[in-house]
Amino acid sequence: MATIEDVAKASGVSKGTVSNVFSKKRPISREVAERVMAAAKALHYKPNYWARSLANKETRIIGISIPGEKFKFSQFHLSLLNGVLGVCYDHGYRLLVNTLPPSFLTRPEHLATDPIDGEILLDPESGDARIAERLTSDVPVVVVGRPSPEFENRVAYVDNDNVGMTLETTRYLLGLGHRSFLFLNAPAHRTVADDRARGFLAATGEAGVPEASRRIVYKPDTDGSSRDFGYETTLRAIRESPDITAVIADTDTMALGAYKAAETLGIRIPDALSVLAFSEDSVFAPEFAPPLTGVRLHAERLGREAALLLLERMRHDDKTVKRTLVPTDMVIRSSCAMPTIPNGGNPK
Amino acid sequence: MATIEDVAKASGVSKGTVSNVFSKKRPISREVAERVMAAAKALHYKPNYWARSLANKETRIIGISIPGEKFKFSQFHLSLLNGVLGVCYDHGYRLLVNTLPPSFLTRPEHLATDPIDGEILLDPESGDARIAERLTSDVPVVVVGRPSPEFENRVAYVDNDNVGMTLETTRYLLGLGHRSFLFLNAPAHRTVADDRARGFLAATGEAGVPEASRRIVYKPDTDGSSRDFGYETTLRAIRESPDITAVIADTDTMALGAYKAAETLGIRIPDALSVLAFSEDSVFAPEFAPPLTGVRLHAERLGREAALLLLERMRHDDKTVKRTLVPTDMVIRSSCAMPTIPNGGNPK
DNA sequence: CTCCATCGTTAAACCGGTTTAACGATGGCG
DNA sequence: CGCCATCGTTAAACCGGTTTAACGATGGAG
Repeated sequence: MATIEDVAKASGVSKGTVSNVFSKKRPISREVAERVMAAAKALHYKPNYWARSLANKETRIIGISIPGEKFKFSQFHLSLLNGVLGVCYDHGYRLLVNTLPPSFLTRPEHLATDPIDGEILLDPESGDARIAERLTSDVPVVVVGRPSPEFENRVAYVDNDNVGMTLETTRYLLGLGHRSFLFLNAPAHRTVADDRARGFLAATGEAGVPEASRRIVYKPDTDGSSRDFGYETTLRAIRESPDITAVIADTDTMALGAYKAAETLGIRIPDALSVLAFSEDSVFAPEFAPPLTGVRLHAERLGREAALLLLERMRHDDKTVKRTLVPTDMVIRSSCAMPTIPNGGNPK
Repeated sequence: MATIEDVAKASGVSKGTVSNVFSKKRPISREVAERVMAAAKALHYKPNYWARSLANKETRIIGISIPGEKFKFSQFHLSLLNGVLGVCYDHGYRLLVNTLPPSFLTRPEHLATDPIDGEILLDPESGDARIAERLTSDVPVVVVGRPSPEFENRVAYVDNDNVGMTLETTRYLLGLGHRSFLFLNAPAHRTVADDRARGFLAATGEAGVPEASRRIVYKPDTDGSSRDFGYETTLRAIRESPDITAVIADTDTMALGAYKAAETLGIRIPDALSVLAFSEDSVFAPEFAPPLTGVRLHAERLGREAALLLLERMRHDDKTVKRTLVPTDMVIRSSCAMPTIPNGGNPK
């Protein structure tokens, strides 16, 4: 590949002049500019991205990071990614998906600064090492989801109001008369699981639901499918505690598992069991039989807001700690109804 | 951020020595190495990615490109991406999602080489400008999907056997007795749409299906949802030609639209209308009512194979033009049956 | 006619690493 | 004891751009 030096020689000017023809940072006479452009075209010259980044101390790349080894993107991440990509597109940034094992990155021969101008961190966990590490470097960062308390006031983030959302949906189920719940939650160490558990416990607590009827099961980390987790957990729980009348699931895929479990057990939804899911952004939730009641989290908008917030921080080198809350929408379809035993918890 | 120079001074050695301590490319005495590492730790030193890339002429980043403006990832792309990411993870590469408007990239001040060691090109179109451009540069490239004829023997690619797959599925429908079809195909300029049309036309042709009963509608580029396209096209087509007994859809989402159209029209599936879909990788196809018959394309494996092929080319700077075909699996559920009018085409 | 400001251009320094060529010290061998 | 190979280390060149400071040419003002 031709270098700037080649172009300079070919057009009889200095490197600096060629550089300015391309960057347009200082005026160059029309005549010279045309000569340089012609030479560049003839040599198939393109400025070298890394040389430019090195000199400019800017890469025009933003990173996105997901915790865990061998992580796979879910439907939720997909929508989020689309939101981020839209903003990248509009502002001329590229997106670097950063999923390398820490074991790789900390080996001396691979240790390096990240080749990015800013970074979006997904799915924060309690005491998330990534956040701690980013705080010591000076790469602007935005987290999607609530960082754990030690970081919450030190890093910008975008989130849903998970506590409020869970309060609302649980109250809805309580209002229908449910008193015995199974909550299929996200993995335990994720802060979002905390928030939702808190909302759930607050709502059931204020309604006087006994401890034993507020069952929370956290999805294990092992990357088994959400569907299977939903199926097996629901099956086991209802066999153990037939008084359960409502299942709250983290995602629609998990809810699908609950549906299947109900089918296996010969329990009808919503007559004998109500099911409700968060994170229903797919086109399929309305197609469940019966159509699934759930909450729209607006993943794409979360992604968009996160990207915009990040760009803002990158531009102004703004140390203000900002937070954006994206509203959620409950969508009532037909998977929840009054339980057949209104004061469940005392079957028979 | 501390530089290599700072570390060199702090530990009383030269830059070159520090470099070698980190890269391990030449031996350094244990004693010196430890002194350097200690100084590096104290200064929070990390090698600068851009500077290293510039000197090494290697970035350890691979790119992935999708054509079109403001493109959004589909479920299929998600699985594919997961396949690519898995390989990246194993081999220590990062993934750069490269979706910038050509209008942006060709402006002189943004013109630059891509910051990548190799690239995966998705969804090739006929006469795809991206491929033409990559062939003149020397970045190794692998295409996912068949490149159009002028490039087919000049660039490596990974694909399903779309012609064969469509032949097989169409013959299956013909075997059930269908003689009047609606094929909801991918957008017209994509080569995959070509291949599938070819398979469909070959199968229906050899069965003597008349021209008028081999309807192919291509999804428009405008990013309307697949579901809506499936719904509206099926509705319109069946109203115009009530003799249609089978709908072949490009994706399960499109098939869902066809289901909805059937519902609107009061037509039962599969009794009066058979529906079949390619690209069913979601967990939802089995949940359709009735469960959807379709073809598994193994998007994740396509991604994995593409990434592996790319890495191989990058390593050996191999100019051999290789091709990998990933087999497809037809999954028969219950959305296809013998048509009620076995010799459709002459209703009434 | 001289002086000074402005404009376009250039040579050289710089960004932060890697690599090459040379060099001094060490040790084995004849 | 002298010779040579080996090893660890260094100074300097290099990767390919951008930026700074200086400089010559031009033109308008005094």
